Amino acid sequence: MLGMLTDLEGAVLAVIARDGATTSYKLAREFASSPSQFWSGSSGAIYPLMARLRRRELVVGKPDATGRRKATSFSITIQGRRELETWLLDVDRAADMGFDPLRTRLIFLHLVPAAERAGFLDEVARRTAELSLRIAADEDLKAREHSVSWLNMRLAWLRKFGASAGSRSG
Amino acid sequence: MLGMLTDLEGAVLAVIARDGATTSYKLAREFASSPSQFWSGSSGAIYPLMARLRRRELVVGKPDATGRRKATSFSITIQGRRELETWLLDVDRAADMGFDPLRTRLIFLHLVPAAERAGFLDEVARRTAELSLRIAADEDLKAREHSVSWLNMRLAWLRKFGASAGSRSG
DNA sequence: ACAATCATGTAAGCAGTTACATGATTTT
DNA sequence: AAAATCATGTAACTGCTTACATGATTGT
Repeated sequence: MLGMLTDLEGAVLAVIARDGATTSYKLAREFASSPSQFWSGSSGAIYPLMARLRRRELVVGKPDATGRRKATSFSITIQGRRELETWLLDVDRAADMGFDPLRTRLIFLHLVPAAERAGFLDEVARRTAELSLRIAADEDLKAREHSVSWLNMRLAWLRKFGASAGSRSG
Repeated sequence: MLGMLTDLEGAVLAVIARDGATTSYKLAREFASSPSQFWSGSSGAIYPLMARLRRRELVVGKPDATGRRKATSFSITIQGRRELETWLLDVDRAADMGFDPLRTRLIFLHLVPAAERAGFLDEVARRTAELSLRIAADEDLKAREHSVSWLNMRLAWLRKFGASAGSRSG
């Protein structure tokens, strides 16, 4: 696959396709506000990325008219839509398990004493429930439903594999 | 956090802690055999990583006696166990949602025509079921239970959010 | 006036990637 | 004899990271 999009590139293109013309700054903010640390939305990631997409002619930039400040507004091109669709429908990557920091740790968690383990799982469960509430309350968050469902699955998982079960009742 | 372990470093240390002294080559093989593309297990990743862990004195290397071939066998040190425990019990990272290539795509999947969408979801569901069988059948895979449960959740997720439901019956 | 936010980038560094390279040993 | 596997690395590259830097505009 030549010039296959990274996941960040794909996600950025998808946001532009969904919301229309956007500035790099707004994109950075949107990704930074994501509940996942995976999407840092740092300028050091976004600005070079937009320059890349522009060079590959997957987006076009023009001076922003709506905002008072000078800014470059990017829109997706036809080539961009094509590349986006290829990325979205990439079964090889979509079917992959990806990376789940909790899943990875659960595999090896028996290596730490039971007391620490229980406290750890309780705290993770607490934070997950908290995150679930935060996401459910946030009207702006587009991916609300999916995120909530994912978090509910993690909670079910924690219930099944330990958390309070492993720490107190056995 | 100074010198905080990366997830690959943590996972490598955990494998050594769990299985005892191992060579870089064996580690690379173990990670390469993982069902997730995230763990490539490429030598370009493992060998420099082991050199790093050795420099930081989290592992010690000695010539392998058991194997016929000359090889360096690495064991975890006391400092290594301490760092491993810190990594394992890192709630900030464990509570993060991480990266799920399917979740990311589902958020934007409405951007592609319904026909492609349905085919895509069916294929992902098929591969997930396949992967589930493969993992369940593999006696050697240590993380079998966790992986299977995770995959079952993904399947439930796919049932809920489309797959066959969205493609045929509506 | 001062702080916050908008907006755009650069610089150095790091942990990965793919591809290449070498040579010994074991299996067929 | 040839192929596969064991075993260890290096080289070039890429996409991110953190930190820094600049300046305009807006809100208090």
